[in-house]
Amino acid sequence: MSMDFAPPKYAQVMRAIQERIESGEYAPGDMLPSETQLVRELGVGRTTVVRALQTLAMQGWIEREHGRGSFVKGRPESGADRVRPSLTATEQGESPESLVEVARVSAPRYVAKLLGVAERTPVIMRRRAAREGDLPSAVETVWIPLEIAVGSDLDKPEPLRSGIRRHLQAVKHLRFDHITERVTARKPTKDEVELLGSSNPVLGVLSTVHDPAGTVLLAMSLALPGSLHELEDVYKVS
Amino acid sequence: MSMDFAPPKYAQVMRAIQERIESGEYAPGDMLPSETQLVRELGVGRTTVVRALQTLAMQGWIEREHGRGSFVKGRPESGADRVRPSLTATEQGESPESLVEVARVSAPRYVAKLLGVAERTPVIMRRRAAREGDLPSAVETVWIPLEIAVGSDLDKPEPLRSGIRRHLQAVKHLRFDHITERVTARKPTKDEVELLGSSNPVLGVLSTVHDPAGTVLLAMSLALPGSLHELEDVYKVS
DNA sequence: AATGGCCACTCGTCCGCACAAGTGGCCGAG
DNA sequence: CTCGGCCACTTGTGCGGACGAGTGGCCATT
Repeated sequence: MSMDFAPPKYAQVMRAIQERIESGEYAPGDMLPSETQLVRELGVGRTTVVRALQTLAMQGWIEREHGRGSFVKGRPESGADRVRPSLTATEQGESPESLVEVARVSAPRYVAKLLGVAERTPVIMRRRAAREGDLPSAVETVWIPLEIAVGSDLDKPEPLRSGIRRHLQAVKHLRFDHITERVTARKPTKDEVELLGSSNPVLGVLSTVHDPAGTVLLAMSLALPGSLHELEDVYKVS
Repeated sequence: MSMDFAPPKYAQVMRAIQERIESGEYAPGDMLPSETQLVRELGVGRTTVVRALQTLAMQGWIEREHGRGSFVKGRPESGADRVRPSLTATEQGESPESLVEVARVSAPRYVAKLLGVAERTPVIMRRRAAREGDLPSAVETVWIPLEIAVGSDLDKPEPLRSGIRRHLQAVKHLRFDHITERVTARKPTKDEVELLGSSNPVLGVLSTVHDPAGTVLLAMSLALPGSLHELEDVYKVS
């Protein structure tokens, strides 16, 4: 009784072609074998070959031209290699040295706006100074509504070794769904200058973390010194 | 002799289902009619229905569960609402007032690196000061390799009314495929201070524009005053 | 030499059919 | 009542065939 699963044939065909592209056997610009040739070569039906080719085209590996053939484009860029500073911040663990402050404060206007609550509503604030080697590399401030923080230890000055995301998932069963992020350039605040040891311009990132229903779970403010951080992004042009 | 084109049937099936989802006839969570029911109802083959449903699933409209059925998820979020400053810059037209300078210069190190040429290679530089109303809102500098610029009028100090992208497409048949972009925070250069009328921190955007083969067509450097610009982004969390 | 038609080749779409495999309810044996 | 098997339903995958339509080269006619 063998428990071996064979992936579907169309996926095998896709893999075969992807490997030939990555190995350089099929170079960008080359024409692929025609559908009927692949049918003969691989011993599958045309339906299967067509499905594989169309999926590859949708994923950006190849381009298909009616009446001419299918042509290699290369390994598609995922666009997922984009830097997402807010997500990183929620996943990084806190250490005793990096955790700067945990406090219950009344929400400043911009935080209240992000959280969708009234100004001066009490919230929990956690601030952390990330380090790269010896040097301070970023200041991350998280603001948590009381409803979310209650019973989660987030109001206690103990470092969260596993990061906020895992912590909220484990303790309160909250799932992160998406993050909205706004990046600008600004001067660091006085607090940030102290922690960073420099008053050079910073990338200011304001973000909110949402659950699947769209409810705001957290707000965040990051200060990333421009001399240390670059946000890279690759995108297709229509 | 009628010239009417009918879209392919699988696309018609997709449209029909999308409309029913948007009208609320099929609400999120609902089970769609089974494949065989849709076959009867719409008078097409199962192949067609399956292709439509699988494409809808790939686009995030529905979810399919083996042995259970297909279920409505709702209109998918595009994620394409992200701000792409470099793309905007290549599409914006130049006006006589905004165009600051066009010159043939030897490429500074960082530009040579972006373009993949030797330092001090001659290149064309075009600089533009974008305005929002009366106020200067950004400085955009484009660097064009001579091979690309030759015979394109890009080296002439005439404003490109239609933007660089359209111009290169029309005159030299060059197609933009993707853009890579690196954003950081920095102080504006002296030139930029003059044009912007302020020395507040700017978002510094360095980008390269590529054709489908990956060749670099242009390099760009943007200075976006932090007080005026925010780069917004929304992303899913795995 | 230029032109237009033919033809072989390509991909695009669609059909009907078949069988595998997952799910859940019904029902009879225990 | 409980459990296990059966069955009807679902989607997943695969085949072969058919016709349409776009492309480009060959070739005879002009």
